[in-house]
Amino acid sequence: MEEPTSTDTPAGCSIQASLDVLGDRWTILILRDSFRGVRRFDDFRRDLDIARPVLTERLKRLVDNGVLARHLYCERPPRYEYRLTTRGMALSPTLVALMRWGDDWLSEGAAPTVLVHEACGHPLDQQFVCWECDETFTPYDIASRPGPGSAAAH
Amino acid sequence: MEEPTSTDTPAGCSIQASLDVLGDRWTILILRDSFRGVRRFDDFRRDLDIARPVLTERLKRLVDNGVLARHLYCERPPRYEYRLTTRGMALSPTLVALMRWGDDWLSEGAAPTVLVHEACGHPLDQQFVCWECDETFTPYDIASRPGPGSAAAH
DNA sequence: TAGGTCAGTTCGGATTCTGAACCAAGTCGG
DNA sequence: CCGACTTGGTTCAGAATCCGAACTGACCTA
Repeated sequence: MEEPTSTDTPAGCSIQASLDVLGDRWTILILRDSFRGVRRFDDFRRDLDIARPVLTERLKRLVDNGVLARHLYCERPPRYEYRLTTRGMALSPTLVALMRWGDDWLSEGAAPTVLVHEACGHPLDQQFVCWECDETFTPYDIASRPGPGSAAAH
Repeated sequence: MEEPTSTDTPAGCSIQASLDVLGDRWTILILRDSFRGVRRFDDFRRDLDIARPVLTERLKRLVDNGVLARHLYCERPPRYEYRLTTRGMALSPTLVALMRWGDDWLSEGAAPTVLVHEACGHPLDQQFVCWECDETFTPYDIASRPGPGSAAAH
């Protein structure tokens, strides 16, 4: 509790930065669809039942931020599809965590979708890992401390 | 509309359910603060620089959804503080994932905060784990399939 | 008594979302 | 060639939100 009250720990700045990109509910739902393989404007629109201008704006933002990339998939009438980039794929743990929380704490009954380890087909788990101790652990065993990029510059 | 058009995997229903609770950027920032130990109305307000009515509404929603709980911490002028419940604590992996993505892909330079394994002080990692194979793996090794709660009931 | 803290509520204006209509470029059937 | 259809948008007005500023109200402290 002895934290330096208002040292303005930028502890969440990375979260804030992430939210500047992901920000709102539609964006996250678009990404969910992306992970499910949806790539085209109209497929997003139909699946999400999202207003066109909003979809346009969100896709543009995701492309601008390098989360999705616009690929030409048809020459003659130029048509583009939106695919996850490496940066976008890196959001997988976030989406998985969100989905699992919904499964565990909000769903009435069983989970609608199960994620499995592709190699063996068994359900996967998501864990915190310490490579030093070589063990997994829970949220209760986490501590935080200012990193190299903190406001130590002061 | 006639939804059964596509495969109609409700894969994201859990994500959607989660978003119904977390929904917008303020809610997530409030939770970030909660994990950092912030509990009181005015502390949230000052730290986030959020409009009061919005904070009121968001806190109420989080309490209604059992993510935060309202605890009386002062009798005489009745004052409440907002604490994470077990359900709220369970959001830790989501917040951590979001923070790490920001660290890894958005931050210029080093991460402002490092999460460590409390027991040993070494940085932690977040991984997908298969307890059958007893190994950790990446997003590329994930597959999904309809779970017991899928639309099979229809 | 005056001033301060904490946790709100009320209110009007500024954003943002939304659906409906329109546009453009190309394809297909006849 | 004509008209209908598809895909991926844009424009626009009205509705729903969000927000900051000001106010309230219960209490404490000097």
